Amino acid sequence: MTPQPHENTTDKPLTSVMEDYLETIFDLDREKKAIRVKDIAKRMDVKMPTVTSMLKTLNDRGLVHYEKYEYVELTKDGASVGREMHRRHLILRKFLTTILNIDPAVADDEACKMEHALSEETLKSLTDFMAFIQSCPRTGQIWLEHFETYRIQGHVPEKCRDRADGFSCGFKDCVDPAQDSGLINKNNKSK
Amino acid sequence: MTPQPHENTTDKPLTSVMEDYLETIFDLDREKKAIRVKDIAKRMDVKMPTVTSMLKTLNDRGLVHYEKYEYVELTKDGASVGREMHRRHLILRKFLTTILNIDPAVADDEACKMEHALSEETLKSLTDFMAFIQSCPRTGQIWLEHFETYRIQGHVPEKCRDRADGFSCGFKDCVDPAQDSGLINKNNKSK
DNA sequence: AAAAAATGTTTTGTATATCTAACAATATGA
DNA sequence: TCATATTGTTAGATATACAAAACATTTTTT
Repeated sequence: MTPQPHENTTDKPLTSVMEDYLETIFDLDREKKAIRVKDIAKRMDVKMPTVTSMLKTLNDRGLVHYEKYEYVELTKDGASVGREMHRRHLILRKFLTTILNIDPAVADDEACKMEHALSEETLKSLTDFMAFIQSCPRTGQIWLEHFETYRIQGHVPEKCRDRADGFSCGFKDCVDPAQDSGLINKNNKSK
Repeated sequence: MTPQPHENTTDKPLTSVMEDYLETIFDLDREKKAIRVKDIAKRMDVKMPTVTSMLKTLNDRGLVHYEKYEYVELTKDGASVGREMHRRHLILRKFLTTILNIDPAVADDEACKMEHALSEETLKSLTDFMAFIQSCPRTGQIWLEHFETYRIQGHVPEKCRDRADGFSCGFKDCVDPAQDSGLINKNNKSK
């Protein structure tokens, strides 16, 4: 059978710009009843024609439902990409703000760029690391060995038990996209 | 006075692709007596015409000396950008491999993408963090407060003294571009 | 319901970064 | 040295992501 007119749920990988649009639309979806071209343009810091053009592309690739002059909706696939980018954003933002103590607006900006750069494995390792930090006392090499043990075995060594203290919430809870936690800089793009 | 024919040491910011080329040329410069278009193409995983074209751009922007069929040389400005990208690469690679225990080839790949995303401030915070890890015992919130103290005061709290152990070299030494430390994956680009 | 304002689209153009195919120069080696 | 192989360049094409200007639709206001 020959290709259908709009069967372009293309297998080509998404560009990082497309991922950014999907994340923005995903975020707007949770904030507004209807998503407008103007809102996307503002959040992404681009002009409206750029958005229109991208929406056509995303529509052709089966990531959004878009008909001209009508509101935008994510498809299942599009929402899944948007949610994943949102999740990555929260993890990286958490690391930057909580561990490195970076200003939240800067952290949002840099998280937004990094979220396309890291593999799922690295993200996993980073979240494990953040979780470990709150649950295990340590020093030098021995501590990194404990971190390794934790990652392999899924729990801290016996020595470390009953030592967690002083955190208002676990890192893993904080990066769960299910409960959103108000980003400061909503822009997906640096100036 | 009117603009000169080639005075394009443009003030526009460099693209991250340009930064990648400069880093690659900087690296090749330390490895080979002469830098060839073919070498750059191989390292960047692009075709030779792409390199030729980029070299023209970089030449016009005063970042390399390039005349057709002749060897490539970095200008002072170009070398300074290349060295900076190299430095960033080493810092990020160190974090990924030493702290997160990421496979070195993957770490090179991801460091290469991240090096364009982070501000100098964030990089500084990250290196401070790595240095702190080797020099201070800690647990939970108190430990992060110690990290903060360290960043502000430039040294660890008294309690932490005489506790550093088991590292073959300090992080700060390891990310000094002056002494290179053999990257595994020399490619500047992911496949 | 008109007029005015806001929003969205089309058209056309630009910049960047890449490629292939064809051609040109340089280097090698018989 | 000259034929061949290697390396490098030019020309022309493509894809992506953006913008400005002009035009179209929808919404709001009077």
